Amino acid sequence: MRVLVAMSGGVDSAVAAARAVDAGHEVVGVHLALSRMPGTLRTGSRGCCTIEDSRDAHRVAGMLGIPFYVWDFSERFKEDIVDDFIAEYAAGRTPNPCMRCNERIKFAALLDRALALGFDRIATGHYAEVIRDAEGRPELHRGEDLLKDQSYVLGVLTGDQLEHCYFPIGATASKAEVRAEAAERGFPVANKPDSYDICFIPDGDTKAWLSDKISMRPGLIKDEEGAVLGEHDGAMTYTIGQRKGLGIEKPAADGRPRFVTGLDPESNTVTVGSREDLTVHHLTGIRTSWSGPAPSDIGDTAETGIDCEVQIRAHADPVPARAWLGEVIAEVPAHEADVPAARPAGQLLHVDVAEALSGVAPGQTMVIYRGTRVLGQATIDVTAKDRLGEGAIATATV
RNA sequence: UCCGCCCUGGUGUAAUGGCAGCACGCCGGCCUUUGGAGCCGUGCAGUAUAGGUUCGAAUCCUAUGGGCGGAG
Repeated sequence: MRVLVAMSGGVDSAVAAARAVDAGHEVVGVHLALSRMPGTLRTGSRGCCTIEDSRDAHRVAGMLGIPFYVWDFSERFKEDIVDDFIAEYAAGRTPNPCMRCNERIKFAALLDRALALGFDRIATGHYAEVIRDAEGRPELHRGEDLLKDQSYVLGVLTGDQLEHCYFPIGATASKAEVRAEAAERGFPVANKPDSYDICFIPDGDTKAWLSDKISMRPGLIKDEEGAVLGEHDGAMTYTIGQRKGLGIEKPAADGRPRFVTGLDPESNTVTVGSREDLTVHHLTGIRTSWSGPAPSDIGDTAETGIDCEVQIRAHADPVPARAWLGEVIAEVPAHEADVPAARPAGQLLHVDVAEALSGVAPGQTMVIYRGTRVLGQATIDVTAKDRLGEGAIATATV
């Protein structure tokens, strides 16, 4: 097969490329330039898309003897990821730009160009597996190393996209093995640190980065009863579940930490409460997508939903859940028409969970699993304290 | 003006004559392809002020300043 390997400059995609070559494929390496001003990206191996990362990827491609290109996706990246990120925060939500990038850039813009150029697959260094079912259709499964499993961030991929995905290191037992293999192959990136934080925010200070891109107005911080506890300088930079940086003078009467439990862009109010005030048992998602065909047995009531597990962060424990379909939102509701990045169209996904979830922010992604398999995902839009369904949720996992 | 009670890190408190401790906060580290969370740290930071008693004072005494309540 003709394989285009997306080489971030890290150890994982380097080994992925090497394995694709070893497997006998015709391999071309490509590094994505995502910023028009690379100097503004973070350096020191913290991200996936700095100048150094590009050079590292180039060196590895050279060692493998494969063609290597740098493709400029900075325009798409700015429109689809950075601008969306800003608009989401301005609307009081908390976006996940890495998943957005997978959805719109790596497995969309990049994939489209690869297919147009005659490639059969794009390969990446993700820890996840594509397994074919009896009919030969692709299923997305967790990576073998559950500590490094990255199936969550690939939950946005549809069956059509998975059809062309190739994850050469997904079945590797541990990251240590990948690093050891990189060292054996003499790759200079063998000991490069894992990437973390948002790649387009140079110093990792999201609040400061946002502050000159969205209008910041001082407002009040209140407790669950409405008593004023302090002030903030812009509600939109906070997120549900946040504990640090609240700047409240007095500790709570019970001496326990306080967390952001709500933020309202209209009244510009941040609400704080206890850890218990953060717990939810129901999620409503929007922009639902399926990792392949939608489950045939999913209904539109809690009783006719499917038993599954839901995961609300990249490395959170999956929680037993019941998922069912809701209405289809065709257009932006009138009352939200003037809100930036108002709720997008799509089918609602309702999820009741067997165990309380904590710190769940609208805008984040819930990924639905059954065992190791990713079923689909939705963007969290609303959360609720109590379940909607009556019955117990099956807690046995596959 | 008089009487009584009170004053300990940024905040809330513990220690009633014997090593000023705890919590929240802040800072740093770990973890992490998102936000957060979580975990770790001999990390930061305090006895309102001035005297006195005592081997030793946050603690007892005196004065001053500040706060609260009551007679006015």
